[in-house]
Amino acid sequence: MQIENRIERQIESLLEHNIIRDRSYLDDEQLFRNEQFKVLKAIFYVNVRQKEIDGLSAHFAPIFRDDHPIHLSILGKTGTGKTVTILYFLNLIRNLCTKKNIPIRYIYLDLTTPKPCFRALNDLACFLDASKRYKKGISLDELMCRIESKIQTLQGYFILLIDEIDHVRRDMDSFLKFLVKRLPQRVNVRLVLIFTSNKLNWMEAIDPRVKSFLKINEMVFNPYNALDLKKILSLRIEKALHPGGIAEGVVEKIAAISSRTHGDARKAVELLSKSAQLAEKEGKVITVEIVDKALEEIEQDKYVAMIRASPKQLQAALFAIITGSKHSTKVLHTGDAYGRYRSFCDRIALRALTQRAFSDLVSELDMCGFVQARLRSHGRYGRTKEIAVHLSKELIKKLKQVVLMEFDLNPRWP
DNA sequence: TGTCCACAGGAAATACGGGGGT
DNA sequence: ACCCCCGTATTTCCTGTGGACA
Repeated sequence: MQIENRIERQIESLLEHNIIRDRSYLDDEQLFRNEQFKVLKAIFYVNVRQKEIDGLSAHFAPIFRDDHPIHLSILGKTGTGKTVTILYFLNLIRNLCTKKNIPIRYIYLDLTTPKPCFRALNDLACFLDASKRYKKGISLDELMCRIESKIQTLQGYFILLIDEIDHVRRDMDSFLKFLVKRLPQRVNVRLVLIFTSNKLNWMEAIDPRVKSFLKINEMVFNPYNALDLKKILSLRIEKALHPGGIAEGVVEKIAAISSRTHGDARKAVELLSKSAQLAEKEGKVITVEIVDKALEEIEQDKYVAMIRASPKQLQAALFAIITGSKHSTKVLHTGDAYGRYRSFCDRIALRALTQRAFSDLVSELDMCGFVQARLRSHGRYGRTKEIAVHLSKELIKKLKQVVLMEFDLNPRWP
């Protein structure tokens, strides 16, 4: 009875302090492309990315003069809106062309997750309706021929947007060779390739013979500044939150933090989202203090996510180190750490690696920022790494739980 | 000054596993 | 179905090293 009352009251208070109106506007993944375009339109309307849009217009203007634009390479860090801007723009162009009766078709080839040449071409073929999805059994050449003959049936302009081109593993050269050299020679459509990458120098790695063939225009998307981010965030807030759910100066703060550290719009929205969640849980409006807390929590989540995604061995190594350095409050030497690691491995029936391999694990943990390992000599008493953990108490606790869960253990171990 | 500790970390060998070719 | 090849993970082997101590 009491419990029921309490739950009821809690739900009421949550509803009363409801801050989020539509969560999907805080999470890009959940937004339909149509909605995304609407949001974007609003963003471009307030002159964010104006320069880039102008650049794109200039690049594609030849289409309307019955001319052939050269290829385009778009560079810029993650979260600078490369993909979304260009997609929006292509959509516009297509509508415009339809109005003017210019045949045009564009395809978005998403390589966000790395794949080999075969997969990438297979994806392309699928979009073109030229072939089924194969895992193997069909030669690259066959695949290329099918794509060619399909494209052969098209008229006018064919725009191929390849997102994150540098994610083509292994045989990027044959992939590019096909697109840049072979394809244009064998089809009638005017092919325009658009590459996206966050590596400024991705072109340096490609075969010079292909490269010399590749007439390309480069375009750089710079990270957003605080002003742009503020505009972007304001639009999201308008859609996603109830009015009055956010305190004075919070938008400015999020924009300032984000522009200073990365200029990534996605991360800025993420910070906003986390703040809103926290505020709702505490039944308050979003304040600058809550933003700070959200920032910290996002930071912690990164560590947790990273260790979750890591191999078991690394998890075990981390566990051995964080439990080891805790009660002695001091640094841990490699030998001791390795001993702890071994006994932990025994306990969880994991095959323990050699000390040599363990040492590499420690280096990896160091690089990821879980621990600090510095080489120190104790003279006669040997040379060893001193491993220290500089993570907050809560985070250590969280990480321990995560690792133990990964190993299916109950959270009790000395 | 030489010794020697307790490892670091490079190189090569080996094990493993999956995908492609036939 | 089978084999081969290649990339990656791990082991084995090895040489190198800063400085306290005698």
